Amino acid sequence: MPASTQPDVMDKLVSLSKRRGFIFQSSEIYGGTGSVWDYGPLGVELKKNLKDQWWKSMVRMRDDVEGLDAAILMHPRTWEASGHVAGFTDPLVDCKTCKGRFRADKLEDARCLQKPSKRPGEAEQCQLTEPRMFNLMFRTFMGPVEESASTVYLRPETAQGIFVNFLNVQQSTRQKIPFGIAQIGKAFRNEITPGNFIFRTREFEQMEMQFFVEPGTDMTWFEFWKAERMQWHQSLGLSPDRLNFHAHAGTELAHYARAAFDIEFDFGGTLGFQEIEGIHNRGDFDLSRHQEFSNKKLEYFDQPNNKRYLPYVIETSVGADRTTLAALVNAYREETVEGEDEGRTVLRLHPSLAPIKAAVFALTKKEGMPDMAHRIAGDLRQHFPVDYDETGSIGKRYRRQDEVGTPFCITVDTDSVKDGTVTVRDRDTLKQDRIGADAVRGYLQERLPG
RNA sequence: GCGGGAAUAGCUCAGUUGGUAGAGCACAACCUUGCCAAGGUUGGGGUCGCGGGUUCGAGUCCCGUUUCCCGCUCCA
Repeated sequence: MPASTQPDVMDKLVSLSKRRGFIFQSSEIYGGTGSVWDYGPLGVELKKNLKDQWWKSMVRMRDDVEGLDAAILMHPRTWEASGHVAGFTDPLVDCKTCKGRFRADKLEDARCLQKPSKRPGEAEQCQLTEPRMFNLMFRTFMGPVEESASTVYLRPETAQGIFVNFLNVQQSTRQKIPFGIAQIGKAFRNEITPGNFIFRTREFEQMEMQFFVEPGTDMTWFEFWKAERMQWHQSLGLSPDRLNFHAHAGTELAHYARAAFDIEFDFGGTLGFQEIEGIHNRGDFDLSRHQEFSNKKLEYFDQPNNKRYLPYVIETSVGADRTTLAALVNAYREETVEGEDEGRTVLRLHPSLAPIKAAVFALTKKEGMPDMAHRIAGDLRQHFPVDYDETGSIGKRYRRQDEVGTPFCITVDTDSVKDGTVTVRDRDTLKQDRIGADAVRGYLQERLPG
């Protein structure tokens, strides 16, 4: 998929994110920590809104999906069963001649030998370093003694917490197949090359749902979830022409996967289309491996038909950070307002994602306007995040809110104090409504989904 | 890890042959205005990424180091 021709807004988002408090570099005062980011006051609201929307549509609104919050630290055998201990460890060698890096176990077909020399005329010869092991899992020790017997890993994916709890959840909820288990949580990978702001980080958050089905019905469910997940992204305002399915061909398939599709989002600039969610048909790989490594039966008992089987799993796995970034990129606009000299920067975030739902302004600090505005803000704050501002010109305050994606601004003026009406201004249409102060809450609740 | 580039105010950046740090925007206070970034006055902010070295003197030159960006590699 070619990179899009849209201007790269990533740099502007990095700077806006810091200036307005969406995202900060981790441990910045110490020079920053590689590829780790902190969510500031507005960022934590945005990401939380995104996770809440996912949880609501995936767990609360479905009777066939149950929630779970498994621990980050798991029994080390988990990762032997999952294939991560073997598959996540690569012996790597570097070539001092061509500056390439290769997996030592695949040297026979190392592309290094086929590359033209950087200095024409010289004989091509690779000078390889000794192999070094590179494990993508973070390792630490359980308990005070740092010995290999106590090695544990920070989970490189959240899915295994669901698989090992499959029967616990099924039996405690009396769910019947097909049903799913969903969870949101942190995962950690020692990526060789992180980067692109919060797109690829070493600590990240996943929103995963594993759907357990009877073998033979798996491809039908696979198609169902593919469509469902694409629709979800669009329901949060991601533009359909920036979304795309990418099918994994045979050689691209992960060790566990029978079929795999990515949902990609067009981040623009040099990034272009990149994965924000994966939908995988994992078959019975995980459950059979855990059954083998744990010596515990993980079969599902189908009572009406009196048969036992290992279910197949359809996995949907969304990157919470990547999707937050997608929402920001998707929302970012620089616009010219009719009749104004200065343009505005506006985040056209879906109202359900906006960190601040409404801002309340006192037109001036005189004649009781701040008091009235404070009262309105105080009432609205009981229901959703609200900002109050009384400094600078009214236009400037609108711009401040536009920049962080606030859908509505409410202004109290001299007439408000007399007749109890206020102006409500819409971020997207710039349309203004004059309504009673008492009606503001209802007005906003009608227009703010979720 | 390798190669190349970069790091100065919250943001974007200037800073001459080495001579005690600047602009615009942003921010705070006040005046003025009063529904889309207006104007004025004043102010707060930087041990110039960090650590050494050369020098009478280093943002500037040298060495090391950290972080970021672009390639290579990897990306379950």
